[in-house]
Amino acid sequence: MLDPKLLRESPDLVRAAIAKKHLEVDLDAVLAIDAAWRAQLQEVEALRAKQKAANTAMAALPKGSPEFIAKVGEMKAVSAQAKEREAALNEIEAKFKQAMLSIPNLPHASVPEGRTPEQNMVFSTHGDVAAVSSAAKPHWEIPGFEKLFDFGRGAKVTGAGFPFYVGDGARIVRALLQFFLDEDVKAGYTEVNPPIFVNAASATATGQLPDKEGQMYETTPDQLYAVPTAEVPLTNFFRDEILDEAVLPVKRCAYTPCFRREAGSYGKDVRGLNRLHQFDKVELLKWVHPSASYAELDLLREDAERLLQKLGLPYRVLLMCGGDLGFSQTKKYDLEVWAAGQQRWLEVSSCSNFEAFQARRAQIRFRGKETGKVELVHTLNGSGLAVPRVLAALLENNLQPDGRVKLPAALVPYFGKEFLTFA
RNA sequence: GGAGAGAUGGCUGAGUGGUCGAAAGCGGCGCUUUGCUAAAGCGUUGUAGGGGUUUAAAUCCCUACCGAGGGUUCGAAUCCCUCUCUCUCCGCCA
Repeated sequence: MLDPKLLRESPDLVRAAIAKKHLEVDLDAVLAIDAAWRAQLQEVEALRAKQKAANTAMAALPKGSPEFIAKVGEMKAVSAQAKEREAALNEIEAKFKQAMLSIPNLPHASVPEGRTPEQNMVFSTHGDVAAVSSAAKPHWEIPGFEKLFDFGRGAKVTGAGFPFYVGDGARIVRALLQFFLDEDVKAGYTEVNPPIFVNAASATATGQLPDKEGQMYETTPDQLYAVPTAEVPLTNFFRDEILDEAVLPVKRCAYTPCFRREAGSYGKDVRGLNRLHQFDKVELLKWVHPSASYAELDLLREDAERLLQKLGLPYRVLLMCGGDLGFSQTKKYDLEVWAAGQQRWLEVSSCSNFEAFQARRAQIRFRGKETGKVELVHTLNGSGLAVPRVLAALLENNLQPDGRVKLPAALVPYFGKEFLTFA
């Protein structure tokens, strides 16, 4: 959520930001609701002040005295009026809140202009795309693929997009996760193993609710949500808390399976490991001082990049343009790995700064050491990394003419052998 | 799953219908004393929203907040209802 004061005081700034994201929001309507809300609030508060004053006066009067009884009669009317006004206030307040939630976060000045994904800026490219393309084919066409990644039985047991990982398939997933977590811990992130179901309050704080509930799996009797990413439980860890400035930045990483309904997906995007309803991911999260959040974003991106470098996978970094930024992000880098068999880039990490947008909604604050004042933290997150697409690239890029997959040296200690085989 | 007890500020804990945003203690912060530390004394001490004032900070006024939401009442931390969570005992279980 945006700071209502910012909207009130600099509506043109907000207007320009919305234009940069190529979104449509009726700001004038929001401002009108805000003005009406404040007027109503003042009326209600005046009535309450009257009630309080009367209450103090009545406490000094003898209970049954004529003055007391007269006062009760008088205040009965005030009470009724206050109740009526409060109901009106609540109604307009709900409207205001909803209107505020419809306003996106403001893109950072360094975010390029643009409307479509094609207009994202290629920030950097690493590794040789041509060098890995020798025996490549889409990973789902590799002979024996179904033995290790059993989509058919997954579909029988659960549904499409829920594969079984078998033998070397299971082993490579475990190796990647362990590798990612170890590297992230080395980079200073504290490892966390969070709950993989969250309640509605948590899903609301990170913005999955109210409008993205269609993306989450929901449990029926208990109304819990299967996490779409570890970002949700991790961000909510400090919900409604005031941190000590000295602990910032807080850096944490967590592995969870991620559950996404992905309604409406189709075609080559969903072939093989490209898009699943359940997949494994390590998420990186930072809570930082507002003055440091952009420097921290670059460090976060570098932490994610290092993983791809150590795996020897060619990748590029995109700096997302205004139109391709998410609703709540101010700046975002996507890491895309080259999948030689499919001849396409696959997104494996998305590193974003949310500034205070999530923190305001989740009420995550810190007390300044010097000032003693309470301020909202800035939150950042990014994948470090998502397993299936990294795996897809690994299978396609490193496939040998003999049908085995040669693993990068960094992974060998985790996997226990040099080659993955489909036999 | 069954039975009982409870939830109050950074923490402990008092408060069972009115001047209570809330005693007291601890902690924190400031000052004084002291060679430093410690100790003692005095003072201070939450969050949010709105408004006035100000270039701004400071400050002032009002309102809300005693687990959450509803209700009763002129008036609720206090009474009633619903929910959530915690603790104790029993049962079950990896």
